[in-house]
Amino acid sequence: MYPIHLLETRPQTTAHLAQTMSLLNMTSAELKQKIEAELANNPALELQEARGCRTCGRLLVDSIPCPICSQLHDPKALEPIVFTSSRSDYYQSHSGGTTYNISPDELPEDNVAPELDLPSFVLRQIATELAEEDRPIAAHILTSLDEDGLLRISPLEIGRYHHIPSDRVHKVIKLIQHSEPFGVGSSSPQEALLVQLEILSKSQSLGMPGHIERAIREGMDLLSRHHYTKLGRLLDITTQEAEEISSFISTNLNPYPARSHWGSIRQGGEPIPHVYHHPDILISHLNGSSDGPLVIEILFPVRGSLRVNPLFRKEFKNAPSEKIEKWRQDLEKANLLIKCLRQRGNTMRQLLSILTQHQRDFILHGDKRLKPITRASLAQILEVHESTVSRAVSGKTARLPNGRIIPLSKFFDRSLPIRALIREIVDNEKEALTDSQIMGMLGKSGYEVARRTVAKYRSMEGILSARTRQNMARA
DNA sequence: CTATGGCACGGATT
DNA sequence: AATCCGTGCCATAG
Repeated sequence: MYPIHLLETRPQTTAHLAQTMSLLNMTSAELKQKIEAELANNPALELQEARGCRTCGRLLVDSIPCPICSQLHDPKALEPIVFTSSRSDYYQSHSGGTTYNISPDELPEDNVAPELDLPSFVLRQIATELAEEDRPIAAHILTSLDEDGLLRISPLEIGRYHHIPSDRVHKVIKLIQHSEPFGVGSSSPQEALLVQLEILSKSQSLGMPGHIERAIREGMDLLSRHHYTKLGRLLDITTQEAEEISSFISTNLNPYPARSHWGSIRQGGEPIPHVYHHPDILISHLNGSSDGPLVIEILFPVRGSLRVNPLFRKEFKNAPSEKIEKWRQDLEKANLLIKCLRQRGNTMRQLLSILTQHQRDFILHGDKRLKPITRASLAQILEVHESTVSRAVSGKTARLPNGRIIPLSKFFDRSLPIRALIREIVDNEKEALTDSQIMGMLGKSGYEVARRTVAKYRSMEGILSARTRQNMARA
């Protein structure tokens, strides 16, 4: 078990508290901005170089066994990675503080491993298939991805830079496109969709609307503008078929690979457009086995590990007297930030460790298996104030092993399993059931809820009333 | 007359 | 202190 509190026992200053709280509140995207800003105007802060593991592509600072690839990551054996853009790293070095004493054999049931970002996430997947000499190319491509996970520069350019033919670049791109998030590294949303479609058609024989590939190839602009009638005419299919294609795409594919989808949220039957964005936490299976331990990765938005610049510390000793006060402040601020960041990481780790153990069934088997829990009770288990849990949860999102991105607050939604059950009941009903009848069935499954509540959940799920369902069935 | 949705209240949760 | 959520009551659509 991780220690609940840091070794630190001396009283915390108010500044410390204030900063810890605000950092905890931030999503990794916000954190990224914050850190970059601090880095830019505080000379005492430094970003330590990150290195990558040959086997799994992870970027490491400390020499510890990697919970993902089970290799011992010896820094000397690692190659420096040539990333130029500042993204994130894996292991914050906890100099003098906590280290992770996990050997591969004794991984805890649900193990929390820290931070990773898109480039390293992809690199890790392709590492084994990637030829040694192609590594710089992959690194080049991955660091050139834009916010959406698309590659906006041409392969030719990359080829010219590395003095290699562009079809070798294409080979690497193809490899990247076929790793998760699928389609990453494509040159356009269109290409991304095509790649995903291809992957999907291989893995599932699930019913796909016809002409979908042609729709993407030929009618991309109509598709994105929702002109279904025109699209239908172009492809010589009915408007309804065109709409089916569109809905299939929005539920199963993602034109911007780096922003995975939340799934469509519906309220009162009104479909709200999809919201895409980056998750803050990744939950995945260890070695891909679906009943093994879960690995939780907390994204840290900056590559490398943050530390006080040793040179700055040295120079500080003979600082010119007019600068000394300023420098002292910088140094203090840097130390504070690092300490607070570490604490944020600790809190998140502890929280997620408990939370994922508790909600393991939900993570693996979906909404129906969610075990209701409140933030308050979690706070009690962790022995922290409830507002701490609140801050840690608010605004954050997690990517589940099945690829879905959900807000962390969903873990606390006590209505979720009931709603899932209602959906199931309605899906399997022979005749349209009224809310009261559904209420009765829920009661038999152990959920005592009022009739009015059933109505509310039903509309949250976007299910029409019994009457309307009946009429729909007739028509 | 029945099933459903709107509004609002009060207790729980954050 | 502010917000969320389940529920009861009542009007109304079917």
